[in-house]
Amino acid sequence: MTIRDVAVRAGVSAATVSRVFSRPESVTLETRRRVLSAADELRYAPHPVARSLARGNTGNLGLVVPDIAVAFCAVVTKAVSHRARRAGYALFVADSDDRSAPLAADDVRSARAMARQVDGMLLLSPTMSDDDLRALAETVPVVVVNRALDGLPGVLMPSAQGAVAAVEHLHALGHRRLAYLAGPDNYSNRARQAAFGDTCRRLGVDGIVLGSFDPTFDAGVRAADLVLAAGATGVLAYNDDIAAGVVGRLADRGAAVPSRCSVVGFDDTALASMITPRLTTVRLPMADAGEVAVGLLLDLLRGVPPRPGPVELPVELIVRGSTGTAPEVAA
Amino acid sequence: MTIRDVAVRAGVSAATVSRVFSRPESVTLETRRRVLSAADELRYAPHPVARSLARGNTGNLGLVVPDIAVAFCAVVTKAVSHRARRAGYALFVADSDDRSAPLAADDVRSARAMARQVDGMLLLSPTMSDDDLRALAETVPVVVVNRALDGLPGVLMPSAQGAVAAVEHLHALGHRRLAYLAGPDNYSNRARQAAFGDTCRRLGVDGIVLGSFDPTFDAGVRAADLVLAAGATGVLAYNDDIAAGVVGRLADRGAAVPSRCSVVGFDDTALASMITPRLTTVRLPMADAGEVAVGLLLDLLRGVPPRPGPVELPVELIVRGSTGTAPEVAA
DNA sequence: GTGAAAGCGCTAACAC
DNA sequence: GTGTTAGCGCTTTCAC
Repeated sequence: MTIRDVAVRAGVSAATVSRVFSRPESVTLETRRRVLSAADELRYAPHPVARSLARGNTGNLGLVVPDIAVAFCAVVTKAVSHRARRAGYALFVADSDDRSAPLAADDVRSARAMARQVDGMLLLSPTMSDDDLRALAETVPVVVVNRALDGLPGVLMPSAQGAVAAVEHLHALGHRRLAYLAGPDNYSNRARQAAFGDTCRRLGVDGIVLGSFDPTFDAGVRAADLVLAAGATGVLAYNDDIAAGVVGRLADRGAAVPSRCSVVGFDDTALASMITPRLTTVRLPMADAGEVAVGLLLDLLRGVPPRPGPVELPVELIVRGSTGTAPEVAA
Repeated sequence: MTIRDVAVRAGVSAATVSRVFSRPESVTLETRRRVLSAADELRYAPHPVARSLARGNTGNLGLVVPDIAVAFCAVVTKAVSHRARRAGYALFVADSDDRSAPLAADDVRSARAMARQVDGMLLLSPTMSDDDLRALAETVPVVVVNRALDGLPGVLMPSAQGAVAAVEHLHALGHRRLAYLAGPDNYSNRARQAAFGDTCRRLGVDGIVLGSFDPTFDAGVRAADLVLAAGATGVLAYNDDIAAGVVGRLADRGAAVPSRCSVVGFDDTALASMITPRLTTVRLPMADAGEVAVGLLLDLLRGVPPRPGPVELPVELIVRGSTGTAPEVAA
């Protein structure tokens, strides 16, 4: 079924059929009806690929995430998907698969390939180098999430503030020896780790850094023993998965949380409310970030001048059962 | 940068450039070199959209999932994404968003729109009606996951077997009154619920059905109280999230798991190993399912005659700490 | 308001 | 092996 079939059946030209599907108001009601019913009988719908070629835009958005199976990414993806759809865009998703480092080059290539099939791209904290990223941005409108790269519009969830709040919280509970469990070496981890160190220094508490660890539960299990060995009574983990692993392992070793050791996570993924005790954690507005990022991208596509800096979304420390007064104080 | 720019720069025709990028071996090494270096200098790469239109295929695959933020879906998505990429395909993902039922029609439409931009589609247990699904399959090669629809190739993880194993397990532990916590009314839930009922009858144990519940932790929390009220000592939940909610709530109420009540989940998502006690659950080979489904789709695209029935992947009961002997027996 | 014609960038016969 | 030609299905000036 092509546009021409519909045209002959409706007794009009192909151009008119095209208009009916693009700018219906530019066609008489009468002919519009004829065309529409012809299209209906023929079960015709415009071919998006042909349309893309002729129009020079695709109606698609692209999203690159480090690991779609990680809750954080999945939540952002969902939000992006919905916002995109509401705006009439379909979504390409590429899982860049952080872990298999050798594929990084492959990654850049696949991003580039995607670039030509979409009107704009969203990059979630990619492993890609700054230069590759900039090169990509020359090709196609780009918005970055969770990464600061000046010149590029982006949305940031200022982890540093969250880390500060977490350390202050633990300090207020009387903890004097804290451990930060570092995650993968990316933008977010650097921000969190730096803020952790600074705040410990400012408050005059011991702040040690352990890791880095994979951002997984199992890594947290391993980390727990190091925490105990290091004599820390308060822990800030790179993310909720690690924190949950710590909590689980401490419970297994009979080191009760929070009476013996307090644990704070990062992200506030669903997991944080699913374990016992429920996890005190820094809530990152992941869904908002996804939505806002799409909004920025849409603006970009509409030619709205991009705002100078990145959009910062507020983070918030959510206090739950995994943190309590330090053992020395309690005793 | 179009193919023509490269052609003039390399001093050849557009067709030759095209060949260099499509079937390089059909071009002299010498001209190939010239073309390639011209392309390089011009930073040319074939435009995928134009290529799609001319070739009649897109190099893209499409995936529709009910909720990408659900661990089960995310794992399948990841596997699909990787397998597709290895085969040189990019991936469209649509989150059909089960929960907002009013969007179902919208859903069909978006699936149809996607259909024309991909060479084939993977449908993960969609809410779509059988008829809509068949209509879609007329348009584009389709493989279904977790849904039996004869005529359509698909991959199934026979939940029923898992439910049988779970009930037998609980029965062997001495439980005589079991509850099944029903999930959303879909193919998987029907299979599990039916097998639960049948097996209870066969073994002569009481089998009651509670629900249906949303497939979430919070729903499980609510379900726990109903379980206790119903006097069941063994629970089989529609999925791990519900099961985890039950475990959490029972712990809060002082009804220890498994000494007071045993709980079995479904899926073996990461969560199952993250809670205390770790969850006995029916492992579904989600990643395999994704890979196999893509394999089937690729076969379909290559014209390999589809096998008659769906591919069945083995499920397995994983026994962990959340199940133990029934209280009556223990006492 | 509608049609004719040119073209989006590439591929695929078919000649040479 | 390479060039010529004719599209893929749609949009979009430009006339009328």
